[in-house]
Amino acid sequence: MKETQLGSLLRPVRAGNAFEETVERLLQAIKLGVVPHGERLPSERDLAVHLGISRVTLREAIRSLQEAGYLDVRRGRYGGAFVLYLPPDPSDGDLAEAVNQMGAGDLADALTFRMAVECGAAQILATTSLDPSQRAVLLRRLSEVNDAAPADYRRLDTAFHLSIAELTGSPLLAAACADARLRVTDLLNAIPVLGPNIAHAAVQHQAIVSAILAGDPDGASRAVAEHLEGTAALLRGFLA
Amino acid sequence: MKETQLGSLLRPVRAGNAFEETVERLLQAIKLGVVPHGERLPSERDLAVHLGISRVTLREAIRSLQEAGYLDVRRGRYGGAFVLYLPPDPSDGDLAEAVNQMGAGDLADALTFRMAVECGAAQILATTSLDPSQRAVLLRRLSEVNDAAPADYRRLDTAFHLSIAELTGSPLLAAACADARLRVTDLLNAIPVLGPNIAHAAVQHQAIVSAILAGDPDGASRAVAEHLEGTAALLRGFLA
DNA sequence: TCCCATTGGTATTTTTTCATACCGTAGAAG
DNA sequence: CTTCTACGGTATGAAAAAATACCAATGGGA
Repeated sequence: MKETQLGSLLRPVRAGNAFEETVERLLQAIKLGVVPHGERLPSERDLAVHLGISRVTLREAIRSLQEAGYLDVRRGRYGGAFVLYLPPDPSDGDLAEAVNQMGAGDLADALTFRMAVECGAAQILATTSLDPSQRAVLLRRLSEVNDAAPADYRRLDTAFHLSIAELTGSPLLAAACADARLRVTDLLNAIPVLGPNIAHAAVQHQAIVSAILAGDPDGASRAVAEHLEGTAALLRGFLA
Repeated sequence: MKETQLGSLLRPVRAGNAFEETVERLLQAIKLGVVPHGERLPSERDLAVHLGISRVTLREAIRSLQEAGYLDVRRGRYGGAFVLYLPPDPSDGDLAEAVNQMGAGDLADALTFRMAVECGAAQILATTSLDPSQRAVLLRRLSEVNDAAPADYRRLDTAFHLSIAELTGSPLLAAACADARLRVTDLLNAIPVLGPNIAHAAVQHQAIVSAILAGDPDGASRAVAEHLEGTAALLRGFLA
C-alpha cells in the first residue's frame, strides 16, 4: 500500500522527448480553438521562450504539424504559422471510435480528474470576492457561449470553462483545468452539437455562474458536477 | 484577455533539465517521508525506468543527494541508496524564512491549487461507493496519524491526505494532490508540531473521514477546506 | 567455502537538444 | 522604388541525455 504513494511521486519526470511534447501541446491548442482557424501562432522566437525549448526543436514540431495539414507557414514580415484546422462535423461512428481509442481506465481517470479540478475551481471562485471586472469577464464568457454559432460552440465553451479556473488567480489551477480539458478534447469534439444539448448546457452554465456570483461554493461545485456528469455519462456509454 | 488562455496552454514544456527535475523529485520524496529514514530507494535500474530517464542521469541526481547528505549509497547485493534525512525540529525563525523564500504570489498559487484539488478529491471520494477494503485503508490511515509519534507526524499526515486522492482511483488526481503537497512541504515542515494543533487536526481529519464515509460530498469538501484553511492562514500570516 | 544474483560504478557511442550566428523573404512605410 | 524590419530558414558546434555494454563489490545461500 506504500507502493501506491511511491508511484504518485516517482512518476515519470519526462512524458516523452521535447519534440513530441511540443507537437502535442501545439496540436491541443489548435484543437481546443485557443488559436482559432485563420489566426496566427506567436512567432517562433516567442513561442520557443514560452515553451522553454530551443527554436530548433520548436521548428521541428511546427514542421510536422504543417506536413499534417494543421498549419500554413508563411515567411517574411507579417508571416508566421497560421491555423488551418477547422473543427470537424462529427458523425456517430467517430465518437465510439474516439472513446475506444483510449483505454477504459484512462477515460475514467481523465473524467475523474476533470470533475475534481473543475469542481474545485468553481468552489474556490465562489468563495472569492470578485471585483466588477472579474464578474464582467465571467458574464461575457457566458453570453458568448450562449450566442455562439455552431462552429464556434466548442471553442467558446472551452473558453468559458477555462475562465473559471483562471479567475481564481492560480496559474497552477488554470493549468490543471486546461490539462484536464485537453484529455477529453478529442472526445468532446466527436460529440455532435445538437440544439437540445446546447439549451441544456446553457441552463447549467447559467446555474454555475449564478452560484459563483452568489458566493455559494457548494452550489457552484454541485452545478459543475451536474454539468460534467452529463457528458461523462454519455462518453462512458460508448465504451465497448 | 485571450492571451491569458494562451498562457495556460503554451506554458513551458520543460521545467528544467532532467537532472534538476530528478533531484527535486527525489528530494521531495525524501522530505515527504514517502521513503522514511533508514529505508532504501528502489534500485537505480528500476527508478530510471519509472522516472522515464536514463540511468546515467539518475545516478548524477543520486550522487548530488548523496553529497548533500540525504542518502547513503552502498554497493553490492542488498545495497542501494538509503535515506539519511530526518525531519528537522523546527524553530520559529525557520518558518518566516521558508515562507518568504518563495514569492507571495507563488504561495497564494500553491495554497489555492492545493485547496482546489484536495477538496475536489474528497468530494469525489464521498460520491464514490467504497468497498470495505477501501474504507479500511482510510480508517487505518486516520488512526495512524492519530497514534503518530511526533517525529512521524508529518509523514503520516501526508500519507493520510494522499490516500484520499489515491482512493478515487484516478492516478492523475493523485499526482495533482501529490504535486500540490510538494509545493508546501518545506513550509509545513517548518511549522512546529504542537499538541493543541495536532488535537485540532485530529478532529478535522475525523470530520473529513466521516463525511466521506457518510457519502456527503459537500460536507467532505467543506471539512477539507476548513482543515487546509487553518494552515493556509498561518502561512499567509508569516509573509513579510 | 564458494557461488552468483543483485546492486552500484564506469566507459563509450549515439541521439537529442540547445545556443548562436547568419541568410532569405515579404510587406509596410517613406 | 528603396529601405527597414519582423518574420521564417539554415548551418554549425557544444552540451545534455540516452543507450549499451561491461566492471566491481557485497552478502546470503548452496
